Amino acid sequence: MTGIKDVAERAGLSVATVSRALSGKGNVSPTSRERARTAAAELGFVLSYHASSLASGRTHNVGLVVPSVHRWFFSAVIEGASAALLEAGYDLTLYNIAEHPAHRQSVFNDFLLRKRVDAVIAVSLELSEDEIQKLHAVHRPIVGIGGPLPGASTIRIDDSGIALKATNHLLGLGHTKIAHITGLEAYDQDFHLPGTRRSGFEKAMNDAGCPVRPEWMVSADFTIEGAYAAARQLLASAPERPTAVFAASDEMAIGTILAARDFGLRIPDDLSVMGIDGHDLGKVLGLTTIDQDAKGQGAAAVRTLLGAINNGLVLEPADTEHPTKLVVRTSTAVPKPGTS
Amino acid sequence: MTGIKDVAERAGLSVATVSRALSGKGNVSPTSRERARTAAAELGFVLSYHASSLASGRTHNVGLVVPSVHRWFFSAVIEGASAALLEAGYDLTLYNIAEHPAHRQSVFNDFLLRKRVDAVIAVSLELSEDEIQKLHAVHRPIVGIGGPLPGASTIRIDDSGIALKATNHLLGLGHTKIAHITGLEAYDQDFHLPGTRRSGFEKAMNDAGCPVRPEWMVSADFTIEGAYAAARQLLASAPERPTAVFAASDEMAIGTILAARDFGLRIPDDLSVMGIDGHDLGKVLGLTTIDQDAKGQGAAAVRTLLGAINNGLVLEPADTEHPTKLVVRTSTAVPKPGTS
DNA sequence: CCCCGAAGTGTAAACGCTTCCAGTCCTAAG
DNA sequence: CTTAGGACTGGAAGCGTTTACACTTCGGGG
Repeated sequence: MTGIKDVAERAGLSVATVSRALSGKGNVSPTSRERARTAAAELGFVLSYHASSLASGRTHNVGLVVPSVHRWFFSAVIEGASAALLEAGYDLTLYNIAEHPAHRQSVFNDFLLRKRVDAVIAVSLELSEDEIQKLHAVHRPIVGIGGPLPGASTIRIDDSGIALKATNHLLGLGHTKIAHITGLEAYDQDFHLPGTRRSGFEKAMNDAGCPVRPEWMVSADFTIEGAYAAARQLLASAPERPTAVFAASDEMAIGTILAARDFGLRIPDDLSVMGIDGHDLGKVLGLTTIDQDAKGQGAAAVRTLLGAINNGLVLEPADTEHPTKLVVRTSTAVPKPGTS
Repeated sequence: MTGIKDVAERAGLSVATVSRALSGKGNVSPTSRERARTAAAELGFVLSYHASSLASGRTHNVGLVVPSVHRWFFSAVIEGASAALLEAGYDLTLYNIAEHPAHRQSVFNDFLLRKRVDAVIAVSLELSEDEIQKLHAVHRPIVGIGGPLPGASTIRIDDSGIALKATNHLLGLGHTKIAHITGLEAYDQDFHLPGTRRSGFEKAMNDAGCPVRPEWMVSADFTIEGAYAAARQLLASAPERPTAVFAASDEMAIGTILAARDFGLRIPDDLSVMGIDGHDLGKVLGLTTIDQDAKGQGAAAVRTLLGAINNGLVLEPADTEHPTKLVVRTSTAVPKPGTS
């Protein structure tokens, strides 16, 4: 394998100068830089990142920990982060800890501690004291997406606020009988996002003087399938049917739409449905939603991290609120008079 | 940071012995092994993988290149591979080359050549001669999933065969007016899977003496959204409507179902629909499909690769056919008499 | 009782870079 | 005409492991 030595030889320079020329750090004359570059190109030389990392302490690699790769939000975050990292010449190491609790353990006990990553992005993960401690111990910047992460920086959306906004959208259309599909607390490793969104819903309802009926508050696991089942129950068993459903995620809203169709309910005539996310499928289904730009959140996390890396790996804990946008489509409308 | 030296000191052993003890290679007395282990544990010592990689040439890291993270098949492969790798103590570096052609370039020109990975999994990627050359040049085993990869091992399903099987399922129910939603050739980087499935469809139709009508052959980009649009066209514009649709993927079948509902078509009464994949959503929608166990394919690729890594990084090119299974649900049925 | 091989251990040389340090050259200020 | 200081360069010391090699010890066959 051709190493930096070969390049140096071919370029008639010292190894040190070639290293400086190629990395762009330090002073190198334009001539030398050019010579080093062409020599490297001619030899097809590519830096060995292990050697480089060992010597410099920088890995050019970021770890991304997600609870699942199937749910839309996580895919979108991965997509956004991946593109931003690629652009910056960084690798992305993916840790999907969905499968087994043991996987989560080994990720935090071994994988992340091996100094293979310069920084860590944790998505929708409620980390334990111990886990945070360990991450901080390796002295790597961490940013959390989608939830609080004590001692770390976070990119988040105003969960309570958008739930409020979403509910108000329905209330504003004239709905008063609104059901809410919330997430399962346990699903996301005790992550309390579902609760936050639910409280926004409740606040909006209370402010509007509308009762929150317990039988119209069901939970699902954030998937289409889960919400489909939950919505069927909701639509079938309630003595009275809501005129609108606000789901805590687009996927759950989609599940609701599918369930509604099973009951022969027309959307939005018989039932208004809205979600939160900005799921691609929303366009097709005409789903009213609050777009949270998940891809952008992934990219933002990367930017934050890269900044910290260039700043000596220190990252001031900060809370950044990512903008969201109400997207009104055809799944919500004024309730039809006479609808039970 | 505590290094192997500290462990050696604490255990009263030499660095070499500690290394051997911890890695499990070479002869170490049980006593020494135990002492090394406890010392390491007490110090919270974790190997520096960069140093380790540099010295040994093994990175304990596998690169996974995918054309997208959103489509179900890729997510599932990632999930399967990720779990298998985690289990084996390997990291997974994800390269999503969807965003931009330049990303693809840099992945193949830089990222994969930096000796950061022991092996590469390429999913549904038609690699160019040049790209394959480069990969082989770094002397890393490669396995392709979902398509041919000259000179590399592949895990694949019998695309033509399952398309045949799927079509025969519909024919067996009595359908003769069958439409096919195929993939766009260009979408998957010139990957010719769509064509293979289409030819299976055509063969089955021809064998059964049923005409393949060009107007009932539409293409989409393998997404729900894309197929939804395509299916709307298919169902709207045809002078005569097919009684069954065979989509080249579950996502496209789902798009078809959504479109059919827009037209007030009952499934399967007015239209039978089937796909290929084993998408999670299929259960909810009652979608008849051919399950191709994408997760299993990801895991199988990892097994193959790990075997090669332990075999001195040599991997005999081989073609492994992954088993598939016809799953009959409620989206396909005998055509109603009198259906146009 | 000797010799040989296997088992266990330590020393030290890589692995392929980065970067500190010291040195040379040149420019521009004093 | 000095000389301080900046620009540029090369030598060499790491970075934290693995592993080839050499060595000791020990048990058993001849």
